[in-house]
Amino acid sequence: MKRFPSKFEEKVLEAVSQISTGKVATYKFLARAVGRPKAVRAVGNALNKNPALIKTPCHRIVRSDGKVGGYRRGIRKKLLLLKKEGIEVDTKNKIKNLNKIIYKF
DNA sequence: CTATTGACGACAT
DNA sequence: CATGTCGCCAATA
Repeated sequence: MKRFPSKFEEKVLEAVSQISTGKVATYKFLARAVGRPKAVRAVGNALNKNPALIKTPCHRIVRSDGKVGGYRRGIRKKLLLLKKEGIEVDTKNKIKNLNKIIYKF
């Protein structure tokens, strides 16, 4: 049976759903957006659970250092989705022009 | 209640 | 740039 999302998870997913196409957000920003600035790892866990892929653009969440980060369905898939949205990534999985496409909550 | 687990971050080497 | 360490946190076992 499906587990009911915790309050924390809901907030995270809710915030993620706000990110517009072509933009990205960092785990850190996200954590701050939900009022738990230091719960960056917990945020990652929340996304890892089982976010509705379509409903929640969790592939738009990247690391603060610019690296793409992880993805439940495989980093490859994440890169593909980002590419589809016109987000460029270099050979070291670094987001190009991160500061320009970063989504501010 | 305690221990473990990570889609992380900052900093050091 | 690549690795490793330590800190932080919510969910789980």
